[in-house]
Amino acid sequence: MTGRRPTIRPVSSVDVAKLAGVSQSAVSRTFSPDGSVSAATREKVLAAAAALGYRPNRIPAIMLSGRSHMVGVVVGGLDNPFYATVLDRFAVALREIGLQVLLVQVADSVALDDALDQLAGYRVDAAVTALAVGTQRAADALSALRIPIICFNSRLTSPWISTVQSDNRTAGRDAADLLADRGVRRPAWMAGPRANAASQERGRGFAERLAARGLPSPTLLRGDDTYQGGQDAVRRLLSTSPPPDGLFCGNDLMACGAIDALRQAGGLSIPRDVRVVGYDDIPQASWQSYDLTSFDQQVERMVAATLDLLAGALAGPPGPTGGRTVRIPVRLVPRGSTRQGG
Amino acid sequence: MTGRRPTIRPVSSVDVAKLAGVSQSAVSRTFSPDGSVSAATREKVLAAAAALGYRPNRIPAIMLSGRSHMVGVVVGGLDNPFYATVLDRFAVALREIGLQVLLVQVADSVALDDALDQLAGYRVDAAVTALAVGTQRAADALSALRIPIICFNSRLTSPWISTVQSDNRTAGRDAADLLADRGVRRPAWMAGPRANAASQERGRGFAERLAARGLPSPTLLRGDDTYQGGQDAVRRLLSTSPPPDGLFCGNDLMACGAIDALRQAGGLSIPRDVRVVGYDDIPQASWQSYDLTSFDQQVERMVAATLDLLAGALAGPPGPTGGRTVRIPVRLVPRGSTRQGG
DNA sequence: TTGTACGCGTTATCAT
DNA sequence: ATGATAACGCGTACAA
Repeated sequence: MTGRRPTIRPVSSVDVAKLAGVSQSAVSRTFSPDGSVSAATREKVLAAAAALGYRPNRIPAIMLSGRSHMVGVVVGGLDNPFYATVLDRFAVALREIGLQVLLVQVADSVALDDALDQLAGYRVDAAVTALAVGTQRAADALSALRIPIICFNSRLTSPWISTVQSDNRTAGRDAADLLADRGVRRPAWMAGPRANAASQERGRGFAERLAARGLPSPTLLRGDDTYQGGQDAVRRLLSTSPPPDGLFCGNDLMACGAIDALRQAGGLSIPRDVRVVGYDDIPQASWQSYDLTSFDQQVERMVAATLDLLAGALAGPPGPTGGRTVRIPVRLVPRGSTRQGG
Repeated sequence: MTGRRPTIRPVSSVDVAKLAGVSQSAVSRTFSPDGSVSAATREKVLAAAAALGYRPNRIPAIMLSGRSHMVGVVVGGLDNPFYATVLDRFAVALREIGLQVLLVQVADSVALDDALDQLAGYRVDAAVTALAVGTQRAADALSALRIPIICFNSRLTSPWISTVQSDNRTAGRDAADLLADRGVRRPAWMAGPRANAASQERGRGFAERLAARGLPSPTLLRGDDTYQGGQDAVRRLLSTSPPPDGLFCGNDLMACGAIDALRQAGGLSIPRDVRVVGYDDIPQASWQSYDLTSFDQQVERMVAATLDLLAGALAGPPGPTGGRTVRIPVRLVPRGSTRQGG
């Protein structure tokens, strides 16, 4: 015999069949969307199932169909409210189309391989990643799963990987225009980590539009996408240089840290002395103490686009269907931190 | 024949065995932690597996062992950074002990039943819930899964449910002591939704200690656990009554909203005019604009306790092992919002 | 409409 | 140490 627990066993369709006096197939058909059973049989089966507390087991169906209806969702750093929101929306949207979320939190890239092995073992049909940091190594590891991968705001590429991203470059340009319109003369740019491709694009769009407007290249502040990093970067800058009069930050967390440091360490007023623009439009951006102008990435639309790609990849036969990129426009959300004549 | 995809098929152990010229059992043993194979055989198997890109499939093992090594994690509202952090820690901790996270986001209680049916179908070994709101209905639905459930900071009970919670009542008392020590005369309490049992406990502890210290009953403000709710509640209060000089909030989100409203709508200063205490110690509590005194629930310890309960329940034979409650002490984190002589 | 039989990919047992 | 085999619970083709 196999070494299974001889004690209790979950109720199976065989048990129900026995009690209902029908075949196991009849039970299966009763619980299948398009199974044809007579009303009488269905009645008996449902009664027996209820009596035993039977719950259809979806595991065997995975073996038969080769589809688990599970999607691996790989996240890193839910400390950022933006990613928490993204995960929230994904969980809802995926379940609505009958897909389960197998969550993988990846702190460091060492953990990634392990985590992906486990995903592979559970035969997830596809994977979605919202990794803030996208290295080639991560792309390779993900592609090795040989399942469709959708990257969220991260520029990994491979035949298996498609990408959905906000229009980072255009947003950077819009930020430059906004600050220029407000009369900014000494712009600064607070970048995220070098590996954050989205952040890089934002900075590039910002710099090129500033140049087009005849403004100097922005002072570079290096942050790490966290509140503390934003604060530290500003303090470092203030200790050696005069403050900028306009600051674009790679994300809202850093922007909030920057604002607090500008006020406290620099004794500066927002927006009178410094105009600040962030990115992500996290809930805290609208909190009155920050009242931060930001870019809404329109998560709902990004999630919808991701599901489209996912559905497309899962509809056809297995095989690499990646390489596509969908770019979603961002929406500028003007607030007090760039108010005219503050 | 069964109606499976006749096109491509994931590589199975049989394929590897064929290529390696060994039996399928040898392949299985090679990939099993305690399978005994000769070095020569292992070599051949690993080579063949690498050549074919074989990944062991864990699905059949679920059928044989009756254990999926998946845990359903039920969350509601990742908008609250506290719950985002909790989920983050769970994902890491569960994977460390070899358990997968099947994530279920439950917005309304209608969705709960559907979601739980799906969890049941995937035969999760156990479930963890961090539902902010715990109704008897939710408890019943969860218990119907007939698997061990651990409730996080929510007072659901049943033979299948055990609970891990922070010491809400004591924290409420400590908040009262702190405010009393600061000379507060007109205390107020901002509660969460009525269904939030944890919040109720905090308020009860607060009120009873205030009474013991000879202070009046706190003015009740009704919030909804969100920033906006906190703000609205304060605005409503200020429009009809003089402001309190000490405010304890059911969570930090409401406290941040309250602080902004006190400052902006009331023109009040924190802590000079009003001392404020929150709960959860979310990252935003330490942001300089709020500098909010709060209670750290020690998530790491709560998660550890949850995993202990989980491991205990999964170690023995299946059966109801619930009914236990673990209470974790909280840690007061004093900050500027209750500073002496602000 | 209903029942029988088979197979999904793996692990555990048994015999070699 | 290794190979053959049964079994897990379900969906489906086929026969009735």
